[in-house]
Amino acid sequence: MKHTILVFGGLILACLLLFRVSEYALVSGDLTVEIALAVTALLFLGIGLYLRQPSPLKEAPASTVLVDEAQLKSLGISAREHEVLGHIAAGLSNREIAEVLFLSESTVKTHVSSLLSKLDAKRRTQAVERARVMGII
Amino acid sequence: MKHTILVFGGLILACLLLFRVSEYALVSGDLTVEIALAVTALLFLGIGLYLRQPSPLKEAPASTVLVDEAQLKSLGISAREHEVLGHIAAGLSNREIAEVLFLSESTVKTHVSSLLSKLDAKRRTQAVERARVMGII
DNA sequence: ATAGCGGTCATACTAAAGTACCAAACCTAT
DNA sequence: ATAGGTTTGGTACTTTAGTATGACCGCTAT
Repeated sequence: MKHTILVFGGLILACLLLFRVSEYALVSGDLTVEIALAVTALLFLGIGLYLRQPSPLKEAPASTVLVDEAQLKSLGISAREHEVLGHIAAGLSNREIAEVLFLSESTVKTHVSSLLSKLDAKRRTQAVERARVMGII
Repeated sequence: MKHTILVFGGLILACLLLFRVSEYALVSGDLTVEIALAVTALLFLGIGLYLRQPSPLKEAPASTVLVDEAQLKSLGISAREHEVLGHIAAGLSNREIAEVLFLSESTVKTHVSSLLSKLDAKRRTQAVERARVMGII
């Protein structure tokens, strides 16, 4: 949010400056059009570069959260299963997950098996990879 | 590589076009300096935006590769082990890794065991998580 | 209220992963 | 050429993961 405001504020300022300078250049006549164009080109090239920079930091998390909910529903993954999936990705064993979630290892195995079939994976490592690709981690 | 060439080629072309147009505009006199400046601004703004777009695809791997090498050496992880690590992260079983790399399952197990101790992990899932945090994937 | 779903747990089994220990072939640098 | 690390492979074993099946409880929508 703050970044967007900064960027557009900067753009507006840059435009104003640009036309002021061009006016001055024409009146005084000590600046050729080529130089003005070159400066403009460099200026806006820099602005474009700066604009792009943080955009991945903004789009990535947003898309992740969105894909999260949508994908989970479309795959029929329950909240509990998603919780287990997170612990699998963290590298915990079934027994450790059971201890963390106050469950029996049997229950964890049930959830894991269910997850594997829903994610169309044969191993927990594959499930983690698929989930990561889908953005549900 | 190809992308870099395209980008710089495009930049050079844009510069040439820019000066040609400015020449023509001055000679014919039917274009105001402001319009030329505006066009230039837009053009290079677009170029800047385009330039930045694939840069995360180029910088991110670059930084990853840097951390890669450093971390791998400090942990004593060999090239072959790193290769196996990648396949583990992709969700392959030991047997599948063996088939892909034309090895016996025994050898893969040896590499995996070595990886686990070097990454201070108890399970392959944990090894993947640690490797991911360290940026060696 | 009853059928269905999510969550829990158990048993019994097979498959995969991981450990320990050993050993040979191959580079590479001294 | 010889020491050391890497890569490869084996056997034998324990542990963990995963499957299959059945069962019970609680909630909820029809």
